[in-house]
Amino acid sequence: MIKRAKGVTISQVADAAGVARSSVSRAFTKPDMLLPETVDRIMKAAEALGYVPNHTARALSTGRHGNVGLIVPDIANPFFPPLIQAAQMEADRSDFCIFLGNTEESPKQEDKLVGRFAGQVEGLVLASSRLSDERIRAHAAQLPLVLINRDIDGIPRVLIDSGSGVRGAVEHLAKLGHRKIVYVSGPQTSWSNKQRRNAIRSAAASAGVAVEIVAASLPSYNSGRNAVDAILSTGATAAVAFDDVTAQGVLAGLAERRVSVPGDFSLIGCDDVLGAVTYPALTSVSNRSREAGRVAVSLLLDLLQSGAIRDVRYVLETHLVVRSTTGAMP
Amino acid sequence: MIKRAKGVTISQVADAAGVARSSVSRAFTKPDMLLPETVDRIMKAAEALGYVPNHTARALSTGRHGNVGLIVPDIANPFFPPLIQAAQMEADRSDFCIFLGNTEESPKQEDKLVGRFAGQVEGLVLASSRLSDERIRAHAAQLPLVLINRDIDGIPRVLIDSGSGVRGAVEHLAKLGHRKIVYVSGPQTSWSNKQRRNAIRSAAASAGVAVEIVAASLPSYNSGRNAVDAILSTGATAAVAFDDVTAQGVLAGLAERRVSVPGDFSLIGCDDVLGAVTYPALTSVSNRSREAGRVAVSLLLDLLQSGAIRDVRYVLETHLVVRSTTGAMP
DNA sequence: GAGTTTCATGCAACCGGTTGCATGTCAAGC
DNA sequence: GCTTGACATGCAACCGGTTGCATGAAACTC
Repeated sequence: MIKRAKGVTISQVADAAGVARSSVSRAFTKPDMLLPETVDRIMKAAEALGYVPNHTARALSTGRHGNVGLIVPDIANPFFPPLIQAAQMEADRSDFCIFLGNTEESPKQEDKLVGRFAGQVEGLVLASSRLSDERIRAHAAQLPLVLINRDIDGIPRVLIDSGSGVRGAVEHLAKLGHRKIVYVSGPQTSWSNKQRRNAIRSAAASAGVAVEIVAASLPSYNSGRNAVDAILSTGATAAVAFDDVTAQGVLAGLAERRVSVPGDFSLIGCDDVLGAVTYPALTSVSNRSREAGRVAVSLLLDLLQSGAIRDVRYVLETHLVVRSTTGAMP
Repeated sequence: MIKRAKGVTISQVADAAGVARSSVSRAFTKPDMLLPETVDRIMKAAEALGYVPNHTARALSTGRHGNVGLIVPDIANPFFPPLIQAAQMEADRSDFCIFLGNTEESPKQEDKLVGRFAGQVEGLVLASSRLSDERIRAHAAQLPLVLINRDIDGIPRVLIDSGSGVRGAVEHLAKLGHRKIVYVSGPQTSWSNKQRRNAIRSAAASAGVAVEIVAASLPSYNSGRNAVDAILSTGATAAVAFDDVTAQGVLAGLAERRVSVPGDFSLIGCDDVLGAVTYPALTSVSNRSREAGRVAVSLLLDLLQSGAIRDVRYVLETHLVVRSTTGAMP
């Protein structure tokens, strides 16, 4: 059984230093209002007693608790950890703490979390929110909000434009001589999936390349692997997958069928979350989720400081990262 | 520019309902102390005004803020997201929120985070802490602490015993006829690495299998890949790697050298974080990080409720998950 | 019908800080 | 030498809840 140190309060420090409570408070928050020697005396007393300002009490009187919330649909999705990490580092720079929420892809859970967080954070970042526009607007009326990968007028947002990178991917394949490619699609309801599919179609049209869509409902290794027969039966010589995990599944499926990559077939992923850890190393579209996290938090903190809400729409372009799964048409 | 709803306070609700502030408070916290019709009237008034209890104020007077902290060394390490997710779900069940901290593997950062969190959480879970025993003990004196994968007497802890699974791995290899194996080691300072190395040595000794250690200082894809020459030069026919990521690197290195797996060489990972996404699917030792997260939080909440600190040592056994990277000795 | 119990509600202190304003001191200004 | 101003510090109200105790009315007892 370990004893717990009970809280030392500002009053005890004040008594010990022979000053008023307000002076102790000022010694910590506005030291230049006091004589240096007074500050010194207070600090010594505080040190001796092991005083630590009570965050909660401070928050109550100032209304600022130095926390921001970050809500993501699925921490286990490799897209998010870098985003979270970057958000945290950015928050840290301004001495803010991050409340993390995981919604399990459920709008209901997301709503609940927003409500729960609302009281204890100064602002919120919603990454890839699964909520309806109305719910998001409603929440935005309650507290400062910044969105990632969600495009709602009037609410500050950071968007990762995978379109630019996907266009690069198509052009890259066209240059290598491919005349027919497949897009292995992701979830029908996903904003990113729509964005990518449209970008592929338009880029392919201008490059004179034929496109066929093969659906892999869920973005997972298995659905990629299962899609391989459908992909090969189109007669295409290259594919772009909705994300890296799907691409990895396709890669495995191709290997099982002794289709050599990039010799017989070229493959490109999206999000670049696997780094170079597939074999062969996967050519992919960069995702910039790290920057999205950083920018979103920085935007939010700006917002909190200025008090005003500007209608910011911050777009992050992506590009193709060429590795070893793309080659000339066989 | 969006208008923000300014806080509705308990006093406003009290006025509206024609009762005292204390009654409003009780209507929300101890409704059976009041007449049902009074509660009703108060609730209606609260609803009409859009009153939401102020979490901070409540925390100040009760000393309970309903938050627990979780600190991990690296969110991006696939070992942790499931742990975090499970911790969050468990906290959620008791209406607690999780503060997430990421230390970037730095003890200094970890110390800082603990300090920052201390004021706003009721307790803390430290997963794979990089702090010294002394620092951990010091923090434990300040607030309730539960450790994951750190074995310190007197502090409640949840340990994942990879030893059991690793022993299973060695026995599996022995049964397949392998007479000499390699352990591709992880960070020298890691508790898990020590545990795994020792388990391999003792299991190999009892199975009559020779072991050689090849160091891969960092647990990463690249260090695994770079270790392949050293592994092959030992003449061993199988290897166990410190973790799955390292194993994945080894797998890639073997593929580059045209060593067929499992035909010519057998490989086993640890932590089972890659699921079956390598090709061939990786045989690995289960990790149970999800359970560790759940149990740690549940332990912490128990602790908070009971007030007493028991010296709990919760050990999670692991086992071998056989997939396709292990086969009979060539 | 007076005395006692029960119980819903109100009063006021408290949690631990912050902050506008008042006060007191001391030095500069005339 | 008295006024004025600058400035360090104290006083007390406030942030928005919670809670022990007091109060008073209704219900029950004899």
